[in-house]
Amino acid sequence: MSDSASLPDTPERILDAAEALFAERGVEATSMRAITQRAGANVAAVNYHFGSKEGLLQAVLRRRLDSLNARRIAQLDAAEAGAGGAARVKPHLVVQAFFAPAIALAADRTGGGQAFMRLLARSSGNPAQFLREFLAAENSAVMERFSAAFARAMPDVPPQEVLWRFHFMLGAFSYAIMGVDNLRLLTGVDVDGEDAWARLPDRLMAFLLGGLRAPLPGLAPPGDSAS
Amino acid sequence: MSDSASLPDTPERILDAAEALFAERGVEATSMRAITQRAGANVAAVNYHFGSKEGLLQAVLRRRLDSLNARRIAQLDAAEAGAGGAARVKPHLVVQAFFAPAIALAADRTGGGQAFMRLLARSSGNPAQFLREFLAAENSAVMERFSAAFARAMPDVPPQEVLWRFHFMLGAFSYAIMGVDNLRLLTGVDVDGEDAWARLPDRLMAFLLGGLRAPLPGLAPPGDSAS
DNA sequence: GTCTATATCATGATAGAC
DNA sequence: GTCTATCATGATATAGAC
Repeated sequence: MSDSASLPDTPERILDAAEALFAERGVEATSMRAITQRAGANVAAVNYHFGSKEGLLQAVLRRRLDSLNARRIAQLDAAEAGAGGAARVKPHLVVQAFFAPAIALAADRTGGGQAFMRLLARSSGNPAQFLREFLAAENSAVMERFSAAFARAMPDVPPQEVLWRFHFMLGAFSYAIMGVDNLRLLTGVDVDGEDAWARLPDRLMAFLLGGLRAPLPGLAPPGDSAS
Repeated sequence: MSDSASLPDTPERILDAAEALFAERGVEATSMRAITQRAGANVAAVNYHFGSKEGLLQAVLRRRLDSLNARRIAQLDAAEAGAGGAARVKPHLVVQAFFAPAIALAADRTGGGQAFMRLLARSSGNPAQFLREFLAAENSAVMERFSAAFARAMPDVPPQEVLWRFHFMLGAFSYAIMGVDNLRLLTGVDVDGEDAWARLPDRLMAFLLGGLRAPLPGLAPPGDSAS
């Protein structure tokens, strides 16, 4: 829409810079000076456009989170339509609908998608109240929708158990995103190289499905009575 | 060892206060003034006993992490002795050796174990270099030992794959620890009540084992043909 | 909308008396 | 070892010129 240069306008440049720095150094360790300097803008611009640092963080998150969640819902819609009824969707497809769009976003190394997903993953553990409330509100629709979908897809597993496993899956996913660098540091071993991101989706999906469909605790190991 | 009162001495009181506040508010959001006030000590006491805020955080982590890791190693030793050779330990026991001591610590609501585990889980994602280096050094022995144990326990799965699954398990575990409050907030549903911590070990272990032993990606589901 | 300059405040750390 | 008082720094946020 701009007629002069190929540069994004100031608010967007600030969002890009903040996204990158928040992901790299953490929110609290990133000063507004560092953000505006990287964005080629002035310190006052943040407050003018976003009100405050908190407002900026919310804007950074909202920019991609809304469309991400929309993609998840759309994929779940498609799965339910294809299965002919919400009650007949296989667990595999529910997992896929929720995590595949996020993994795809995290695999985008150059466009900022990866930075965003790392920031989002870390933000989910951030104890700041305003962030917890923001994320809870932002995600409530998707969480309710998928909680119900998982429960329907696994009628033989108690709903509470399904909810917990959904939560465990979220944790494994978060670590996976931060993990490509992390894993080398933790174990000292260099796990794959450039291929890591290419192989991650299959690896992760296999793990998540294995955990989701594990035998219930306190039952005989390989009965598989829960279909 | 003290003859006067039943109160712990100043360094320990500071460690207790820092542990609780770091876990509750996050490290960056916790000021040394808040810590010393809660500990009933003076602001200068932190620098006197621990050198700096970074030094304090490391001391808080080290206080419990060393013994936790020692318990993990001891339990793995016992499992290998009981199985008659390191190569014959079942995956189930390796998972148990690593995670059971940590879950037990996290279930300790009153003694500070839970606060410590939450802090540790969040610290594993903290991008600060000094923290990453500290944790890498502190955990290197356990990580190498268990990485090898997992690889030996699952000879049919490529070692890299096992490492990734170990990493995924760490993620699920971390979320599980922060999760009892988190889950209610994310889903709006109140999942169990006081029983949550009592049921967590079985729930989590079932999930972890399911993920660890999931069929390899890109192969026929239950073939197990990979040697 | 964008900038310079500045206000206001909280932080981590230290000096030095006791 | 413990305290008071203070320093130097860096933070967010704003006022007001352009």
